[in-house]
Amino acid sequence: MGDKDRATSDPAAVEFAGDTSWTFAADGSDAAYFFSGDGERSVLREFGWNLEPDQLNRIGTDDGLWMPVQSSLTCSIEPAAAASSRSNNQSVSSSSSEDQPEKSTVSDEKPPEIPIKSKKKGQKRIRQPRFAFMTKSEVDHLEDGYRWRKYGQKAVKNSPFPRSYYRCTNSKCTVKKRVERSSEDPTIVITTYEGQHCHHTVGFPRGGIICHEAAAFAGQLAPTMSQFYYPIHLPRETNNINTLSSISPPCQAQDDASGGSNTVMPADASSLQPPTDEGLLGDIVPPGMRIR
DNA sequence: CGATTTTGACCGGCGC
DNA sequence: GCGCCGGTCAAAATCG
Repeated sequence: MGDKDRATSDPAAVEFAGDTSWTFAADGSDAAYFFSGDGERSVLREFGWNLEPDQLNRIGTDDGLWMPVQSSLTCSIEPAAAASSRSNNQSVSSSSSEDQPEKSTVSDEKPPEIPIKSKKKGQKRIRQPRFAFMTKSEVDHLEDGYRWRKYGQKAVKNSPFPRSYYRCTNSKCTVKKRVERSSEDPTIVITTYEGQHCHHTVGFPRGGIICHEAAAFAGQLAPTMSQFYYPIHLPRETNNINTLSSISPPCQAQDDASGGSNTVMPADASSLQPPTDEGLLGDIVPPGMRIR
């Protein structure tokens, strides 16, 4: 029952360990970023994420305190086009069936404004851009300012830890996220966001700053990513962490060797445009999000 | 009592 | 074509 998740809601102490290295990996393994040390900030700035070193190493807690952490956080991003063009590679998230058919006839009363939802037979669904963060944390669920409802949990192959599926409780919002623990390093929580929120965060006063940073990140990183991210290819069974640890240094727009062209984001490019209004912000939350 | 979680079943994509 | 696996649904259970 809710006990398990509720347990994670405790404002438990958030412990981060490790260095300050950051990893950007395309969710799905088509591309990834990997940077650390001095370079990280410049790269982050490149993505419109102007965090000072101080900020990079802080994380909020429920008690309202900002506690310094030795963060070892990883972000992954998968532009929509890349996501939709990928067929069988995976990293942070997996699956060949990332296509979430969200059966057209069911539950979500959302009109098919969004291509994803209106997938029809024989029509390849275009997936929303996804952003994945690896966070070294003891708790699974990271508070990001939005309310989420769990709609599924699955055992992950080759991993003792299950993967949980959440969707935003806002009926008009189609954003989903997956939360799982790394099988190799149980202290690492992998959170993958998919889609963009179409509403404000719900009560998250103290996290405002971080939220906006996240917003900037969400809005600007994605499109920028198209020019920078580089692909890595992994066997289907490849473990997420392996994926992230095996990525190479950043390079300029490189096409997906599997035939896709990650750098081109046709139909979905629009969805990656930076929000023009704060209300649309907060697509994702950067590493620094609060632990619920 | 409404909201949320749990959990088994189902569906669809992909590899063999 | 078949089996595997990820993702989602939906009824039941649980919580506040």
